[in-house]
Amino acid sequence: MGFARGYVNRIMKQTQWDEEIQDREEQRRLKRQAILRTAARAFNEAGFHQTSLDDLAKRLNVSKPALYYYIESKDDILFECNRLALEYMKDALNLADDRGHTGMEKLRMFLVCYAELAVDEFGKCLILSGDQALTEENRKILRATRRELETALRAIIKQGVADGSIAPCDDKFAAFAFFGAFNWIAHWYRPEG
Amino acid sequence: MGFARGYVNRIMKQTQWDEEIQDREEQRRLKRQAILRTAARAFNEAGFHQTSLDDLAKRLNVSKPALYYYIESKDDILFECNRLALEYMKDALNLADDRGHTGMEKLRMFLVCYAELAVDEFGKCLILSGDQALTEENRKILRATRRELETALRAIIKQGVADGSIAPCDDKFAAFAFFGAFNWIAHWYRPEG
DNA sequence: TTTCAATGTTACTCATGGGTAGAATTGTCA
DNA sequence: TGACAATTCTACCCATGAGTAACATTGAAA
Repeated sequence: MGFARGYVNRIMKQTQWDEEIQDREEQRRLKRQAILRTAARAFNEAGFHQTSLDDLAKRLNVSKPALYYYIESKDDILFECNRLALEYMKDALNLADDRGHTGMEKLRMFLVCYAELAVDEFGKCLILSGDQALTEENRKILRATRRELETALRAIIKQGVADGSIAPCDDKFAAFAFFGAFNWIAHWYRPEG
Repeated sequence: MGFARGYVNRIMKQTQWDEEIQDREEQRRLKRQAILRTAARAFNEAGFHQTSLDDLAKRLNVSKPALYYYIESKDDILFECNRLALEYMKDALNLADDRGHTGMEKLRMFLVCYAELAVDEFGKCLILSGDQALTEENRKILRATRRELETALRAIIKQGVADGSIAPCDDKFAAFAFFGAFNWIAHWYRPEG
C-alpha cells in the first residue's frame, strides 16, 4: 500500500476498500461513502439521536472534525443515507418495470429487490429512522421521492389487475399493505437468521 | 367548579375531564394520564427527541417542574405510553380470544381492535417511536410484552389453520406480516381521512 | 528540499434541554 | 384562622454534543 504512513487514510482502513486507489476525487467519494455506511449502521444499531458524531468518528478511527471534511452536518448524513436508499429502490423499480412482463411478474420482481434493500444498512436506515430529525427542506425532497415510488408501485398493481395477473383490489391500500409488510422486515431481520 | 381559584388544576383544564372530581388520588391519576396523552400526541407529531419537556409543559399550560410531580423522567413518559398501548392490545387479544369462535373469527376480531389501537395516540406512540431511547431495563419489559402478544397471535393463526378457517401458512411469517401491515397504518393514517 | 493544497488533530465554544433547589401558593382540617 | 400537606412556580445547574478555530502532518509537484 502506497499510502500507509502517518495518520492518513484512517477512514479507509475501516472499510471494505483497502486496495490502492489513485484518483483523488474517487478517494474522497469513497471515504464519504464509508462514513455514510458506517453512520447508517450506527444509526440502525443505536438510533440517530443516541449516536454522537464522536461515536461515529471513533468507529472510523478518526477525529470528529475530520468527518466535517466530508459532510455538511449530522442531518446531512441522515439525509444522504435516506436519499441513497430511495435511489436504490427507484433503480429496483425501473429494473422491474420492464415491458413484456405481466403486472404480477413486475410486482414480484420489485418486491424481491425491495426485500433485499430493506435489510441493507441504508434501507434499514430509511425505514427505521423517521424523517422527523431532518430539515423541512430535506423532508420535502424525500417525501417527493417516496411519493414517486408509491405511484409507480400502484401503477404496476393497476396493470396487474388490468391484465388479470393480480386479483382485483384497491391499488392504494394494496401498495400501503406491501410497503408496510416489507418495511416490517427491517424491524425484525437480523443477519444471523 | 369548586377548584378554580389561583393556578390550580392548570393541567386538567387542558383535558376532556373538566368535571368535578373529589377524590385526590383519582385527580392525580387523571392528571398523570393527561400528561401522558398530551406527551404521546406531541411525540407523534414532532418526535420524541424533538419534543422538550418545556414544550410539553407549555402545551399543558404548566411549568416544567410541575410535570415532575407526576412523572419520573422523560424516559418514564415514553415507557408508560408504550406500556399502556401494549396493555390495551393485550386486552383486545383477550377479548378476541374467546372460545366458541374459529381461528379466523378471532383473528378478524383482534385485527379490527388492533387497527383502532394503531391510530390511538398511545398506539401510534408505541409503533412510531422506536425503543432505542429507553433504558435497557424498560426495553426488556416492553420486549417481553411484545413477545407475549406475538405468541398469542400465532396461536390464534395456528388454531385457524387447524380448524380450517385460515389457509395453511407459516404462523410466524403470517404474524409478522399482519403486524407489519397494520403497524403501517400508524404511519399514513391522518384523522382527516 | 521547499512549498502548497489536502487532510487530520487538539482544544475549544456554545446552545439546548433534562433535571433540581427552594420559595410560593393553595386546599383542608382542626 | 393557623398549620400542614399537596401542588406549582421561578431561577438555577450542568452534562451533552454539534459545530468551529487554529494548528499539525502529509503527498506531490516544482
